[in-house]
Formats: sequence, C-alpha cells, structure tokens
Amino acid sequence: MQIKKDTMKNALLASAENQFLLKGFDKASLRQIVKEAGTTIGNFYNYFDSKEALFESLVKRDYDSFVWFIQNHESEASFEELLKGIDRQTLKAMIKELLILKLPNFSKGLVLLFDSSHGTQYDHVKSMVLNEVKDHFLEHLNAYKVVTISPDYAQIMANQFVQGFVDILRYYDQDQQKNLLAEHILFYIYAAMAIIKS
Amino acid sequence: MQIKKDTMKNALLASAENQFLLKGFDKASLRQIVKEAGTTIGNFYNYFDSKEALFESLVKRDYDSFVWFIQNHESEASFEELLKGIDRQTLKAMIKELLILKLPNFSKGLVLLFDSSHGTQYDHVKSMVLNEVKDHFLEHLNAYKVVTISPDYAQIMANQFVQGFVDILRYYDQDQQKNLLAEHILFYIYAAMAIIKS
Amino acid sequence: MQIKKDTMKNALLASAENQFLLKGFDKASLRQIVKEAGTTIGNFYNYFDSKEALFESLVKRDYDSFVWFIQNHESEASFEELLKGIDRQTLKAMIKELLILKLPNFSKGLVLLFDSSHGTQYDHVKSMVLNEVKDHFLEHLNAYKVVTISPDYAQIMANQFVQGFVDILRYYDQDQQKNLLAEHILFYIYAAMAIIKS
Amino acid sequence: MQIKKDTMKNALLASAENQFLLKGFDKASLRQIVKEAGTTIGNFYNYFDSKEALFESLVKRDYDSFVWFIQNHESEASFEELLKGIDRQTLKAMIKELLILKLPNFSKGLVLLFDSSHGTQYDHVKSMVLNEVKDHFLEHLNAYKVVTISPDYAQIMANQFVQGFVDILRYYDQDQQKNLLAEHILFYIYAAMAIIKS
DNA sequence: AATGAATGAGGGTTCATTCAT
DNA sequence: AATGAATGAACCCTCATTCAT
Repeated sequence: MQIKKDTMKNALLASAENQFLLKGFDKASLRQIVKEAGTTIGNFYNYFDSKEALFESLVKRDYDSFVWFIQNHESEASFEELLKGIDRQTLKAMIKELLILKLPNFSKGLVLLFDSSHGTQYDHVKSMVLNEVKDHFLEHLNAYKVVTISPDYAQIMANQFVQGFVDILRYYDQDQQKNLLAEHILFYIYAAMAIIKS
Repeated sequence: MQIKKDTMKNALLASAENQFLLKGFDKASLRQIVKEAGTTIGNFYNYFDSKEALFESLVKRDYDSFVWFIQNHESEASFEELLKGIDRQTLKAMIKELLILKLPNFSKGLVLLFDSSHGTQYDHVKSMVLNEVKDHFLEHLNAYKVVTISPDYAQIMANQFVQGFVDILRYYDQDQQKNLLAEHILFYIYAAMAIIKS
Repeated sequence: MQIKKDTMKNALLASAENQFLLKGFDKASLRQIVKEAGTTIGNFYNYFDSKEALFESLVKRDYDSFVWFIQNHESEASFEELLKGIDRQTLKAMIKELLILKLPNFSKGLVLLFDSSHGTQYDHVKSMVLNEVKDHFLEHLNAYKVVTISPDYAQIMANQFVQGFVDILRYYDQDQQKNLLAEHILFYIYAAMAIIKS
Repeated sequence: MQIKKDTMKNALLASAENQFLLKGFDKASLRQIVKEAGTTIGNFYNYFDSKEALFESLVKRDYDSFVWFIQNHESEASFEELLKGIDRQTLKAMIKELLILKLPNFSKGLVLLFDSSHGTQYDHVKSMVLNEVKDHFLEHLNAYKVVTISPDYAQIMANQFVQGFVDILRYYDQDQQKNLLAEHILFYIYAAMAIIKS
C-alpha cells in the first residue's frame, strides 16, 4: 500500500515539475498534470491539498536548503586573496572544491522557486535574493572603492548573476552544475577585477 | 460620458502595458485592463480587434526598429581595437556615442516582446535573439582562440547579457538607458578581455 | 436632402436583404449590414428604429400583398375543369395567364417572410400558410374522395409545395418566376390527377 | 447530487437535440441546453469536448448510415418497370418492402444534419445531397426524353423532394416513417409518369 | 445626417476545487 | 486509493442598442 502510494505521488510530482517548469505555476493546469501522471483530478486531492501544496512539495526542500545556505554562508573574503597571482585553472578548481563543500545539492526545486513561482507564496523569493545579491555586490565594490560601477548597474548585474545561476540549475544535471557554477563565479570575479584595475 | 477617442485608447494602452509587464500576455486579463482604464469590455472592442491586436499595438514599433537594427548593425569589430590602452572613462563615452548613433530608441515594447509575449505571435523572438547573441559571443571567443570559456557557458552568458539588456529597458527611462547600456556592454568587454589575458 | 436620405436608406435595405437572405434574421449582424451599406451603426438608427423595424421594412409590402391575396383569391375550382382533354402546353399557358392576372408581384420580401423570419414578429407566418395550404389540399382531395393520400402526407405535401414556391421566388427574377410557378402548379395538378385516377 | 453518468449524458443529448432542432446549431445556446438538462455549463464539459462534439454525437451514426446508403444504393431502375399495369396499393407495398430492406433506420440525426448543421463541419451535406438528387432526377427525365420539365425546375423539385424526406423523419416515429416514405416516393413516381404521358 | 464611444447581456470555454460513490 | 460528476468563477469575444458630439 505504502509503496503503491509513493509511486503515484512521485508520478504526480514528476509531471508537476515538468509542467511547472514548462509553463509556470499559474498557467500549468492540474488537468494536464494528472493526465501526465496517469491518474484523475479527484485522486490528486488524495495526495495533495491543493495546487499550491503540490508546488510547495516540489520546492520545500530546496527552499530550506537555500535559506540555510544564505544564512550560514561566510563571506568569501578569502576569494579576493586567492586572486593574487594564481592562474585561472587552479583558481577554478579551488572554487569548484568550495562549491562542492559548501553548496547544497539543488534539484529543479530552486528553479521553480525562482522562475515559476508567480502566483504562489514563494512569489517574493526571487526579488529577496536579488536584493541580497545586489547588496553583496555593492559591499564588495565599496570595499575596493570601485566608483566605476553605478549602484543601478549593480542591481542589474545581480539579476544577471542570478539568471545565470538558475539557467545552470535548469538545464544541466548535477554533474555539470558544479563545473558551470565555478565558471560562472569566475566570470564575475574576473570581470570585477578587470574593472577595479581599470 | 463621451471621452475623446485618443484619451481612451491611450488609457487602454497604458493599463495594458502595465498588466502585460506585470503578468505576461496570457495571464493578464482584459477585465483588469479595461477596469484600470476605466471602461468596459464591450467598449474595448471599439478600439482594438482582439487582445492580441492590443499587444501588437504596444510592440509593433519597437519590434520593427529591433528587426531593422539586427539586420543593419555592422560588426563591432572596431571595439577590440579600441581596447588597447584606452582608459575606461573614454571608452565608455565612445560606446555611448555609438549607441546613441546606432541604437533605436526603444520603449517598453521591447521588454514586452522579450519577457511578456508568451501566447502571442512574438513568442519566438526572445529565443531567436538569444541564439543570435550566443553565436555572436562564440564567434568572438573563437577569433581569440579562447578555449577557457565552454560553449555551454557561452549560451548562459548570452542569456544573462540579454537579461541585463531587457532590465535596463524595463526599469529606466530613455535618458538613463543609453548610459546603463554602455556600462553593460563595457562590463562584458572587460570580462572578456580579462579572461582572454588569463 | 430627401434624395440623399433615400439613397442611404436604400443602401441599408439592400445590404440588409442580402444579409437576411444569407444568414436569417437572428444571425445577420447589424455591423455587417451597415458596413456593406457604407455607413455606421449610429447612423443606422437615424433611419430605422431597430433591427426588427429594418426587417419589417423589407417585408411589409410583400406581406400585405400576400395577406390580401390569401384573403381574396377565389377557389381555383376551374382548374379541375380545365384538365379534361387539354394538352399540357395549353394548360400551362392558361395557368401562367391566371398567375399574371391574379398573383401580386413578389420581391424577395416573401422569401424573407418564409425563410428568414426566425426571431421576428413574422415568425409564425410560414406555419400559418402551411396550414392554409394543407387544408386547401385536403379539401380538394376530399372532394374527389381521394382516400389514397393520407392527411399526414397532405401536410408534408403542403410543405413541399411552399418550399418550391419560395425557392422560385428566391432564385429567379420576376421574368422567370411566373413561368416556373406555372410549371410548379402544373406539377402538383398532374400528380394529383394521376393519383386520383390510380 | 451525483447522477449516474449515462443519465446526465442522455439528458444533455435530449435537450441538445431539442434545441438544435428548434434553433439550429449556431443559435442554440449551451446555457439553455444545460439548463434544460438540469446541470451547469462547467459540468457539460465533463461529457463533451465542445458544442460541436455534442452536435457530432447526435449526428454521427445517422451520417455514417446515410453515406453508406448513398454509396451502396443501386439504381432503382426496376421502379419504372414496375409501373406497367400495377395497381397503386401493390406498388406502394413493394416500395415499402424495398425501403425496409435497403434504407437504414434514421433517427433525428439526419434531420439535424440537413436542417440544423449551419456552423458545423456538416454544413455542406444538404447541398451535396440536393445536387445528387437533382442529377438523379435529370438523368431519369433525360432517359425518357422528357423535355417538358426544365432543368431549373428539376433543381426545385429536388429541393422539395428532400424537404419532404426530412419532414417525414422530423415529425414521425420510425413506425410511420417507412409508410410515409413509400407514399412520398410514390407521389413523385406518379407525377413523373403523368408528365411523361402528357 | 453622421460618427463612433459606451453599455450590458450573452456567447463558448477552461479552471481549481469539492464531494458522492 | 480511485473515479469522475458537479460547481461557480473567470476567460476572450460579439451583439443590439443608446447617446453625446
């Protein structure tokens, strides 16, 4: 019984993830989700209380991981030190190691959270994170008295950074994610350094 | 009760722009749009043939400008030459001048085109442009034999670049746009140069 | 002024006749009618009080003629006498002459009255006439003690007869109408005679 | 509140048949249909995919039967032979037997098909059949060198014949249909013979 | 005489959710 | 655990009609 139940629940979660990623929360239709999972509308409500609860199920674990990460990550002040005279390849390897150590393993939940949550209680998460990231950027830039980047563009930069982050989670599996994330972070570090030196 | 034609039409266009930007084409409801414009659904159809025609009205001019720009812009090969020994401030000024000369004045239409057109005939525009930009990036990178950036990340970079571009158009008025766009382009040039040199 | 007014009114009547014949009263749209007449919805109401009044204008004269004809036509008892030994060609010519003398000149108004009046006050006309014709048929058949035709079929026959009558008015101009109507009546006379004799 | 599935579906089909016969496909409203069936619009879509699918449900079987009949009916050339010297009663009995053998049992579907299908995919059926019947008439008339019936009137005759056919299906149950159809056909045979002999 | 803006009711359809079975 | 019937609100759109200009 228990096994049977989980099979159905997982099928629903899988087709929901697919539909939510494809169309977003609001435009994904329950009818399509249950059809893809091979069951009926009525039965769906034996497993989840609502469409929103279904979304929450997909997102909760990643959301919690993410909140934990945000609250516990230490400043990567060390990064700047690493920059002196270290070649690109080595630096990238170090970043990757750090990511593997510190970054939780995210699944598609985080993508849903950022790009498909319009209409849910998680609606605000993306803009919250964006602000966080923007402040982080501004802090670093101020530390180096980089007046060459306007606060306006810092906001835009933050949005781009997050967009890249989400794209990596969206389109690549966990093997490739850490690699691309390292490349991603490196891109911003190099860019920042180049501007600082200019 | 009789309102001059253009007044009502503009009110409809304004509230439509607002709603489309907020919720996207599909999720924006005519009822909300006409309510915001202070009229009724029936009257809406005295001004526009359909919801899609309304969207097109908001988007057409920018779309045409954009297509013209894409087809007529010359390669900015000159950019690379400019990099040798020119200081940041001067370079940014030069880019800004180029933008003022070559880039059409876009309004929010382009933002709608890129971020709110799901469900319309312009659905495909964003992915087309993304591909174009990605190819452009790959071309430049290949020219310098930059093997340090993976093709996968080039795609992600393209998406970020466009995202930044759209954000600038979305949140800033035309006075600030050219300035921020110059900063935006400069950011990618510096980043690219730093990576090439690494 | 007067001339101008009539021109517009006639244009409206013409396009209305066209649309009503094409789609029937209910499904013909005022928008299409005024468009075809080269004017606007608002202006339409300077000429007619309502859609129904427009229909009435098209139908009134024929309706009155028809009512007058129904009430004043004498029994064509003479028809039966004519049958004895008269050849077809002569008979048809005589019927045609009678039609020319007695039958009003109908335009498309009668067609509208019969086949396009669903939703108007003339809705009932067709069934009224059908009953009249059916009774007429039954009367003649009873006179000859024709038990070979069931009352049920008399009703059906009446409907067919009227259908043929309307088709002739609908698809042919006034030159051909009298000719075809004679052929039509002759058809029923011959059929009746054949059955009586059988 | 739960009604067994077939009960509701049949109620919907019944009220739909009623409304379609009364007003035709386009003018019949789903709201009225569901009201008559004692349910709601939303529930209607649990039973049928669309208004058109509902119509198709009412019409499909008769349409298929009819197409089969049209394609497989052999020329009734034998009819003419039967005419020589056979009395009316016997002839009618023979026709009726033939109908019972060869003609499918039609319900109201065929009536809908002919008289209420404007706006559906079956829109063309009636005019197709009319042409078929007209050609059939012309063929027989030509065979006997009947120049006394004009091609114009053959068309009108065809329309009347079909009208009678549909009326019989519309207003009578299956017991009476075959009987009246025999009478109907006989009427046209006698009429034709009388004209030929004239 | 003419325009077209404004209204309100109704058209077919989709949706998430509830509930009897 | 599973079915799908039932609900009611919302979707985009069309209609005849009214009225200010």
